[in-house]
Amino acid sequence: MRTTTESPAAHAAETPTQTAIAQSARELFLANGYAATSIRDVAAVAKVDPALVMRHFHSKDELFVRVIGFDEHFAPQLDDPVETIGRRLADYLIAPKHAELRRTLTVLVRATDHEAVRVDLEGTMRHLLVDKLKKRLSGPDAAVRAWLVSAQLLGLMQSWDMVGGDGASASERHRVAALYGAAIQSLITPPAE
Amino acid sequence: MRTTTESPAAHAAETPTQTAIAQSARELFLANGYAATSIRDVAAVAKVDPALVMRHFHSKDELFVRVIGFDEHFAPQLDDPVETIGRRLADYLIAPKHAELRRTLTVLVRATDHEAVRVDLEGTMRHLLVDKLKKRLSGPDAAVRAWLVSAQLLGLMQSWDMVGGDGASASERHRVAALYGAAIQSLITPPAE
DNA sequence: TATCATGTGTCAACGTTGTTGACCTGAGGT
DNA sequence: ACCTCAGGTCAACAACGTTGACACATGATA
Repeated sequence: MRTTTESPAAHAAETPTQTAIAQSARELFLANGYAATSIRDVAAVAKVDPALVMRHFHSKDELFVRVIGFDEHFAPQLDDPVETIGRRLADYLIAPKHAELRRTLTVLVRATDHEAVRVDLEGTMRHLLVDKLKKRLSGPDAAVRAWLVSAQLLGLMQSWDMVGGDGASASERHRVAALYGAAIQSLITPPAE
Repeated sequence: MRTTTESPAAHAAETPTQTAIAQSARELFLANGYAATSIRDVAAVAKVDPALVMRHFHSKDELFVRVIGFDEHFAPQLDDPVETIGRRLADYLIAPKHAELRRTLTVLVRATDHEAVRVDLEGTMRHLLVDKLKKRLSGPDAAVRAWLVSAQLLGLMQSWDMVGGDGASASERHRVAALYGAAIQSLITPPAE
């Protein structure tokens, strides 16, 4: 999973062909998910031979992981007022303008049946969220608490459609953000023990 | 997904053949996950023709959903002291003795790329957890809060291995249960607003 | 200039997958 | 005796991820 660029699609493919494949792949994976997207589909959209997809990216897993990435979205939410990190994370993830990040995470989470995807998601969550969050936590069990925050976020993405999802009204979003934000915050600044 | 019996495997197949298929399928799905289990594998373990698996269960999705079920595990944890439901849910899910439920939920969550599985998991969570929990909640947004609790639980299962997982020590388990239990509880009895 | 290596692209095929339809039973009902 | 029908078998289908052999161009090396 890539973490340096921020453009949603291009993603550091070098030749135009690689770029075309990567764009088509990301498009189809985001729209239809991992299982419902075949390499032949990707090749067709990119107007390229299926075998060429394999030559550039080495397997479907690898293509997926290279193309479905998310970047430094979490970092700003981990900034200074530690007391509001939970709320800010929830707000960010729930905001309508971040639908693509939400979709990316959803697609990623749903593809975790494949080990390469699982490993990648784990690594990305670690160095984009957990490691950074850990440093901001005081009190005992900082590492575990940071991991549990990431569990909460993945759970929210996993269940997003069940809760009302992208069709929810602004006030519903607001309440979800407030509630889930508080639940996250309870791991970040645990009430007196 | 079945919800009436509690034996881990047999699962209300009527003929011995159906039982054998169901048992083999559950065994393999739990061990290897959805994608890595083929119908031919299941048929081989059950010593049966692959086409027969299709005749009895109608597709791989349906077989999976019928065989990877979990039952009334949550109900007792939703009992009376509302103030401790969060902790009890976390304790229950984390307990070593409930490794099979944990594995079931993990496998299920990881297979949600397939719509039939997603729909089934959603339905099961609703009528095993969300609907029952909702009734015990006072205050506003009971429905949303109940869904968010289920999101937290699924998130925990999704991330279980990242947190340390089944290899964690008793004291680590205890701390995870206390921390995540409190986070859940903050949705069940939200602190003064 | 001739040669060789390398990266890009093509094509046909492999083995496996989920799924289907035609067929064959054997038991029960009329 | 006949029909029905569920249980079970077999061979095949189309689609999938993946591979290997081949063709072509470019640029470096000799």
